Amino acid sequence: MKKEKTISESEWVVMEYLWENPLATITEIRKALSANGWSDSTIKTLVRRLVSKKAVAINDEEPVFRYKPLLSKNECRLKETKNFLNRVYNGSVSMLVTNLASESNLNEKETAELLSLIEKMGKD
Amino acid sequence: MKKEKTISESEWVVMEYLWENPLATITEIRKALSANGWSDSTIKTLVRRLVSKKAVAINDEEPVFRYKPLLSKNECRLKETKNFLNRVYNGSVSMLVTNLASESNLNEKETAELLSLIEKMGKD
DNA sequence: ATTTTGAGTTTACAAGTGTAAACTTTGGGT
DNA sequence: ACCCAAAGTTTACACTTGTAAACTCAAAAT
Repeated sequence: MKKEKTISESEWVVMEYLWENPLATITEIRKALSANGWSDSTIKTLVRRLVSKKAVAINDEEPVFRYKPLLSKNECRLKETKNFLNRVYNGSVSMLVTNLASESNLNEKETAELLSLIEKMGKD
Repeated sequence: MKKEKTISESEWVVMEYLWENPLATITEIRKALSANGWSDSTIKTLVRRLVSKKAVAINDEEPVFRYKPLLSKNECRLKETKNFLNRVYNGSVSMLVTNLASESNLNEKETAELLSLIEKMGKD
């Protein structure tokens, strides 16, 4: 029953930046993210919330604070992916991929190959 | 700039039921979903919200109301999938699948095949 | 020294969600 | 004809999210 704080959509954008630039200062974060149309305050709030969610740590080795992700992009992606798969595809990778494939233009043979590979993944 | 109401996680569970049982009555919905530990009221609220989001329609051909999904499972899945892909994988199907593959036990050859297929999907 | 400025903190506020009680109406049972 | 349970409606309330202003300090600029 762990409460597992989740990273919201906007917060995710901040994380993306921090994954690319660990130990960034706020000024840096602000510069980079204000392009998203966010105000100064908004960015500060997002960072603060990430810190309180323990997704980001503060490195206060003077004189400026630097922010560092505590969760790797990969682990976050996997977690999101699992949630998503369970929620939308009943946990079934093959259903997901089938759906993606049908949206594109694979022919039957290719789709079949794809599915057989997916099956090998053993993840359903 | 359409507001595009989204279907929340709990609401999704109701939709799943309605996709399987279109034109269900509330009693039916209640019976089926109370297993999730939801109270009567909760289920009614979820259905009501889905109606106001125009995801579900009411069929009031007496004597009981029947609820019918207005959005297909497939279109909802695709929409969710797109959101998810953009949010977490920058819209890249191949990154998603690579990630899934690395979590399972495909060997290099298989992974390569998988990727070439994914590339053919051109959705990356 | 005095002012400006940016970093960090506190407070705000509406919309959406999870969860549900309370109230109202009405068809079916007795 | 009268009551009850279930359907439908209103109200509630805390938490999260998106978005941001306001306030406090200390450092930098003049």
